[in-house]
Amino acid sequence: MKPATIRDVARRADVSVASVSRVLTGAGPVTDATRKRVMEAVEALQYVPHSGARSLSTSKTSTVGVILPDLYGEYFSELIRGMDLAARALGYHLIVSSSHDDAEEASAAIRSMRGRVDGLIVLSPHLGAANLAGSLAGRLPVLLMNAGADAGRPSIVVDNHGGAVAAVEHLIATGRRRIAHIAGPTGNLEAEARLAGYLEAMAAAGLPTTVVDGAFTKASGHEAGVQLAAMATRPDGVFAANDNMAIGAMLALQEAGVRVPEDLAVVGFDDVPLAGLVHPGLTTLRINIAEMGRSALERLVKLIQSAGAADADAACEVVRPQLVVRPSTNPATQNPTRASRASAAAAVPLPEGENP
Amino acid sequence: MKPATIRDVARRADVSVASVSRVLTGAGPVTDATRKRVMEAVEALQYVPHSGARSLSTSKTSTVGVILPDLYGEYFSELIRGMDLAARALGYHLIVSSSHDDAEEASAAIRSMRGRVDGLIVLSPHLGAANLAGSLAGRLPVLLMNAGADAGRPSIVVDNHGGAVAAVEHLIATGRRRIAHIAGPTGNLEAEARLAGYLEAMAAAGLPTTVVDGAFTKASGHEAGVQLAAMATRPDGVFAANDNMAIGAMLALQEAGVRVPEDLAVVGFDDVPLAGLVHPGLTTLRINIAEMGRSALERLVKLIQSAGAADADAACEVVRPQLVVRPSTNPATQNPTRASRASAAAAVPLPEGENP
DNA sequence: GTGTGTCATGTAATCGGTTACAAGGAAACT
DNA sequence: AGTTTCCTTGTAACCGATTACATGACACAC
Repeated sequence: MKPATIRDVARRADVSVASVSRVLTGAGPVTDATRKRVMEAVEALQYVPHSGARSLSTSKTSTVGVILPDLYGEYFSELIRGMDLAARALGYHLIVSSSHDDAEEASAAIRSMRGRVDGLIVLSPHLGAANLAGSLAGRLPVLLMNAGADAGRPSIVVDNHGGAVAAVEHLIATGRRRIAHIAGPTGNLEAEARLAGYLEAMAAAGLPTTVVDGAFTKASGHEAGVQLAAMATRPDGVFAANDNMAIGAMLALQEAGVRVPEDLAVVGFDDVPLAGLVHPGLTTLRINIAEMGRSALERLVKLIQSAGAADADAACEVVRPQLVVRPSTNPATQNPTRASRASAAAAVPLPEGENP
Repeated sequence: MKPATIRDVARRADVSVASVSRVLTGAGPVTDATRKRVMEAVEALQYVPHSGARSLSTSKTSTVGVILPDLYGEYFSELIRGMDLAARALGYHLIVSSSHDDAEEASAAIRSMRGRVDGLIVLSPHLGAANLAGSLAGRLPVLLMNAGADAGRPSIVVDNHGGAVAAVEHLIATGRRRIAHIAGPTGNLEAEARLAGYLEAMAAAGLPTTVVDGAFTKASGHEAGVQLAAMATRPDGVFAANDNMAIGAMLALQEAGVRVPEDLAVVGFDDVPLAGLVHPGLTTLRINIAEMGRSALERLVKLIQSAGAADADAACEVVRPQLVVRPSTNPATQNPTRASRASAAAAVPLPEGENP
């Protein structure tokens, strides 16, 4: 028993398919009598329009694709959440496709989106992917995220450089001088911008630099923390290129008997929900991730709706991270009392739902 | 400049559309000469097949829809990750649609999937949604998750009852007697099953019960923790209906000066990544969430591919959670040394990617 | 030379909608 | 009554692919 088509409905209501379509889409004039007959037939046959077919004739899918390198962790889950929220509100659907680390795979994924989506959001933290998106998507509107300052294409990027400078300046302001950096993976544009910001800010302050390699994972942060703890002249401040590594490093340091923040202050980047919950709470540069996702989707939809109109919204929106100070750098709250801890929690409300 | 269609390619290669289709799909016989000509035309025109059109004629979309109540937090993000992984491997795409708390909205979401997907995975923690899925999806294969033991439909459910019993028995085994329960939201089938398991296990042991209300959020757990700490005869053990609440409660208890696990042991449910990182590490019932997502998707695809064939895989697969003991209930590791904390971390490897 | 089998190719129907255009009917006007 | 106008409805083309079936060419056997 196959699902009913618009022709079945037309036959049953004894009208033409055009009339059924008009009733269902709300476009075009119909008398109340026919409308009623059509609705009854729809009801009786449990008819639901076939969106695939509709897409084909209107060349609109009301769907956007999201191409991600990966889907692990809170960063991307928050991002998707924000996008999904905006998508619902605008009547769009979301196709997610992740785990595209290498360019070849990402290219295939983009290609397979043709005819399935009206536009794409591409997160490409690696070099070259930006070009990819442009060349492969045909005439699909594409919004780039985290792709470095790729001029000439609509994009949203985080001010990684500025954030890193702010992190270092904060550490200096709290009296730290021997400040190390735990870097992200090479080739990742965001990691490189954060490193550059660190180097620049240190140079500006006339301080010597120390860089330890990392890979954006908690494990790599832990490893870096072990190295830092074992150094002859141990740093008294660390700026990690993301929260995950900062948290990993903090654990390693504490295991080695180094007190945070008394002996060594730690700053992360991103403000993932976890950052406010670890002990001590992590000072970090907050990006409102969900909000960024929402904004990205809304912008893409705007691009889609104004497609063709070359009023060229090729702007590169810059999101400026905001410094959130928590006990990991603030000796004033080094032994968090009940009050201070509670207030820290209150200051950083976590998005939460009724998950089991 | 519109993207090229199969007819453009055919014209340019001076063959029929049928031949182009045969070359591109790999089906049907073609000489090397025509294949070459077609490929050249494809290359020259940058042709990419329109998957929407292809779907219409083959009535296959290679896409599955996932209907979620919400997208917050690690539980669902892990679930989606598992599904996405499996989907890629099987050549499927994933449409996610979340935030459907009320039945009406969920029903609309399911309806809008017609013609867009080949099958659906529906997570319906609330009563009635199960029926919904059945009645609304037309003849789409549907896989239910967490919908209670809804016989007669393919589904995957967690053995919440059994897990709850295990949690209580573990607390009893470690010498606790005054064991309270922080319940999940009423109406949520999973929460109710966990509550029932708690009540039953306590009754079996001849112990009195205490139930505090919660809502599966960290905040509600915190509130419950405050209540517990203030009780005249304070419990010496707590089983929370999920990790989020357990963590919230643990924070509240510590703020009130109650030592965990010495004064009071805490057990959660789910084993979200965070559970192994809080202090003290949280004993919990582990569900391999990503794995469950993967398995769900694979099963749905199997359903799709064998559609029609009424060999009726209407089985209800049961996932049994596994007790993971961490310091929150184990006084032996109450002051975690470096070694013990490191081993705890090692025992619970976290999935991690290169997120910024 | 004719018959037959094989195999590559082309033609046209089809999937399930939307919509331009034509046509029909009733109301309103002269 | 005849004509104009407006409004509803129907017919059929179209979106971009797949594919059943028909066709034509060629080789081989008789």
